[in-house]
Amino acid sequence: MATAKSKSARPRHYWLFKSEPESFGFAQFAREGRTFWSGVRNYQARNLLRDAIAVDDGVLVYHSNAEPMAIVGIAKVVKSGYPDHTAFEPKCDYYDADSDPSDPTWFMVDIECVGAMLPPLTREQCKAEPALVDMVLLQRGSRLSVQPVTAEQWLVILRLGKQKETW
DNA sequence: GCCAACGTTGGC
DNA sequence: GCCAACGTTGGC
Repeated sequence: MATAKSKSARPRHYWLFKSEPESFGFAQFAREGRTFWSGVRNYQARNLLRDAIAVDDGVLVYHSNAEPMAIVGIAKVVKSGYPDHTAFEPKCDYYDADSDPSDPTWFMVDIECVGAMLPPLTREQCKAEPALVDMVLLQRGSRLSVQPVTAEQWLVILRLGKQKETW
């Protein structure tokens, strides 16, 4: 009898999450080990969080508005999309009065820290790498805070950052 | 449904 | 600090 094993698993997908170190930096994430990635208030990013990002996917953590701007760490998804409760908390910066708890507008995922990118792989280094010219991150005017990374880009980035595939 | 005005993001 | 690019809002 066929077992679940014979089903082809969904291939791992890869993502890049932006954060501003002033509000939630990688250091804090690494200390805590795991976090819920809340506060995304953009529909395109929301759709990825809700529909596309799955457990065990790989995540690059990127610092924007930082010196230097860089990919600073690697994480993996440990819980797929579920309602972002910070939208329901009036005192929270990310409160959204229009998000109804019975039909939430905003979603988040949980990620676990895999390791720091040491040293960080800077935006400049990424721009200098021909294999990364198509990265969403590097496109003119790109503002998406949760964005897809191809498997090829992921491998190039880990190689440039002297990281191993660690899981 | 159009689109001008506005607020935000985020690199530079 | 500047400002281009973008997403959202709201009048019509």
